[in-house]
Amino acid sequence: MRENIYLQIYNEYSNQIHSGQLLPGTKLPSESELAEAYNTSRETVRKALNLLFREGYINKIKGRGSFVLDMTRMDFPVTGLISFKEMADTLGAPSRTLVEETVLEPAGAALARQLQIPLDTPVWKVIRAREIEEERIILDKDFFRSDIVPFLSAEIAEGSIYEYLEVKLGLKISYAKKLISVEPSTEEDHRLLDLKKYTHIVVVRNYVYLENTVLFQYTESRHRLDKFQFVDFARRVRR
Amino acid sequence: MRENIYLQIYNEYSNQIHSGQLLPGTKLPSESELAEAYNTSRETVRKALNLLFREGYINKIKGRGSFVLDMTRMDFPVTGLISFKEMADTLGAPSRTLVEETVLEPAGAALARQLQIPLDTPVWKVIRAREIEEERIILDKDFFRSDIVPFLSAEIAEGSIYEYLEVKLGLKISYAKKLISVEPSTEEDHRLLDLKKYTHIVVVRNYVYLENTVLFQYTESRHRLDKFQFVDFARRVRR
DNA sequence: TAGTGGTCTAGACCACTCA
DNA sequence: GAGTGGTCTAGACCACTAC
Repeated sequence: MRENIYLQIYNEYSNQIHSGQLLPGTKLPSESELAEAYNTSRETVRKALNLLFREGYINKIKGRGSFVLDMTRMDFPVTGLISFKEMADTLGAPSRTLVEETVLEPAGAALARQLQIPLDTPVWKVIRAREIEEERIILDKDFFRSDIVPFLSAEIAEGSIYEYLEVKLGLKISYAKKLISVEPSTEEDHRLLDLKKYTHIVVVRNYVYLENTVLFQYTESRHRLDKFQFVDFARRVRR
Repeated sequence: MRENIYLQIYNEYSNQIHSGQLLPGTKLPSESELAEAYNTSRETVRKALNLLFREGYINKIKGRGSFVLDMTRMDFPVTGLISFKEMADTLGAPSRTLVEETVLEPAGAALARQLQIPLDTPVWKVIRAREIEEERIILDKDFFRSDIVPFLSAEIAEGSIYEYLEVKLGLKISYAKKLISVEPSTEEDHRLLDLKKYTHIVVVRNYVYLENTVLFQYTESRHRLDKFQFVDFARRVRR
């Protein structure tokens, strides 16, 4: 059960940076020194450092060295949607997930198009409202192809669906595409959320693909305007 | 003036995929075959393929090979904000950039905090409204540290500021962080944009850092709700 | 000039997929 | 068992930074 060397180096440094043991501006040992210290080759060290670089932990400057970046200024997560759990944790506020619906039903026209499947193909539908501080502010509508996810339940939906898919079902998720826009709120939004006066809602459409490039999940995450936040971190790409 | 081998391979394949010469599902030659074809080593080929993989051009599956992904389903750009120019191009609609202001002025309290500089430090401010189909729908407010960007003008602001910074001034941009949220629209928004009835506006805050980790630019891009769109593409990370 | 990261090589062994 | 991508090695030369 030996871990890859480069992942080991990556994990050690990311943890140290994350925990504050390595302060921003600190210069890391040179690649040659690290190779010697970890008793490995320089290319393997570079693999680890490039991961740290891409994820925003360090900066690499030719001729100078690698330096720890200030991630506290970045307020985590470095990239992606502020998840429901993180938002609740940050606020230190009481939070709940309310499973409204978990049913297997034939896909309608709109959904069939989103999931790129024939009309009326059976699809698992999971609808959950997210509540923070007694207010329902996010509506998550998940749809799964039933030929790939044969079974779901309210119990699974209350926990982590992803752990179920990856660990229990062994599905290999390869990539996902998010599409963010703002749209007029629907009657359903008003029924299931505490929308207050807001006439519009932030819609995050998420398309999840397996390793074999099959689109198996479509998720619509609908956020009340005032509680929405998204963070994106990008390294400059040369070309 | 020899281009890196791995970038050459990357460019050839990304162009072929982009232009449709290589159809989705096509299997690329194996890494060993590519190494021989390009008269290089396998590790160099892998560098090119991993770039293609990270950018969503191909899928790599252990034991099977590398396959072209369907990027048309992703509607470009694969990631990031739909830029003003792309939006205009997609719509095939007439568009304009209206430079409202280009001045050097001392930073107020809010801006000094955003740029992490002392109060009243001189800062270049550029305000531009973006018009598509006769409607002003985006307000871009750019702020640059004047010790790093000593001069700006309305002429530069009308063209590409980034080309000016990178080519003319030789600034090395390292990374940027975006923060997206929705906020009540201000009096300035209403004055400079055609906001219609909308009471809220999508705010994209962009923090741009140089290679030496100095934050030198802060941009606020304010989008009318109904015209905003953001796309995010993410590979699944193992850990 | 010494030290750094960026590119590249020519091998090697492994884990996985598929016929 | 043949072929594939994933990891790793022990070198090499180069471009850039700093002193």
